[in-house]
Amino acid sequence: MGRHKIPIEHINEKSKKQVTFSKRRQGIFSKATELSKLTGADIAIITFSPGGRPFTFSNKPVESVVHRYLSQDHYNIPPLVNTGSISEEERLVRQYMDEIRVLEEVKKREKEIQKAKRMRKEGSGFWWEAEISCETSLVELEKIRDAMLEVKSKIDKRVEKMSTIDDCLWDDVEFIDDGYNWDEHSWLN
Amino acid sequence: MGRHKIPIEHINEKSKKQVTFSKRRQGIFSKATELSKLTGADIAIITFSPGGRPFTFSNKPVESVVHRYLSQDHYNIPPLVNTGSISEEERLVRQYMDEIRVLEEVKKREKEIQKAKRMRKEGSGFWWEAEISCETSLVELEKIRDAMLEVKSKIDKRVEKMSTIDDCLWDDVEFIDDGYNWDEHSWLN
DNA sequence: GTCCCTATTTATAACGG
DNA sequence: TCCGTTATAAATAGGGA
Repeated sequence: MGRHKIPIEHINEKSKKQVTFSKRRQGIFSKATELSKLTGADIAIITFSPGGRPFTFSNKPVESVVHRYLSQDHYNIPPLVNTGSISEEERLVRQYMDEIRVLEEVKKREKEIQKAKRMRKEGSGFWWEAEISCETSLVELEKIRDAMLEVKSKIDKRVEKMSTIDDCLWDDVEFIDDGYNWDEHSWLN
Repeated sequence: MGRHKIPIEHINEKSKKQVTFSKRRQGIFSKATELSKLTGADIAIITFSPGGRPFTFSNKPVESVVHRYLSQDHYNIPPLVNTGSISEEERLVRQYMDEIRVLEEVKKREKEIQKAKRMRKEGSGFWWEAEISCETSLVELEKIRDAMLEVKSKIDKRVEKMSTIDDCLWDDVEFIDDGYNWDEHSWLN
């Protein structure tokens, strides 16, 4: 949409990429706003710019929407498109699981906060302050790299295997998702 | 954008609202896909339709992006001055931690898949769990595979870069005091 | 509820300051 | 780098099948 049509592929020019990210992020957030206002749907968007800066958008507190989702995701409930509406039974199961899940998330969060506080008190700093420009890091990185390759090959095998199974041949089934909320959060601006 | 302009306010007619949600959801997901491809940005969208059905979209496992966001919140990472940009070091640390999380997510996801499959085999799962586990697994695995390759190249680059740094010879500096113990980790198994 | 069509409205790529 | 402007590409509201 512009003076010229551009191919949807990675932009290499850094500044152009930055501009595109800004404009399109704004566009998506705007669309999310409209969706929420028009249909009353909840929507949360979390995105990280090419520079690693976080931006979020939600019509409710981001975490509330995220938790609602996390509680269900573990059960692999299908965000399927053409299924129509869910049964009352299914809805209740989801809701129940959601409540349990929220409690777990809260507990986990508390632990992490405690830990961060402890680390700070002991003068060990936050984890991200740890120096990584050292030989050890290099070694660790190589280990991770290797582990990752191993994982990759496993996944490759798995994907390959699954692709050959008849009742799993839905390669062209689109990854369906629905929903949006918004509320904007921008730490760095 | 249509035959007539419509005001951005709540639609009361149920079926019309449903149609609008569907169309616009698709539009936003499409935009998100483009954003990711064009700029390489990570983006996760979680939304709930007016009927309460969840739909998500992400260029990586949703949990991975969500976690990246939540983790920053947890650790109280300072909103980084108003310079508009974060230090290169910090950015790298964050990115690196994110990559680690992706691996964690992969493991978790793998377990879920295993579980779903087991349940299906035993016929003890709910129909939607069994049904989706097959389809979702393939799509998700492909996504993970792609994310993996991306992460690998990033780490490769970093390893390469670090190899050239002279002042990094602190063998026993612990990489990250975050409870991760690489030596004892067995990926995906 | 689902597609498809297309008149219109929006989003936005390339510029200019 | 950050705002406007403008020509064009895309998204989509209302309909029809």
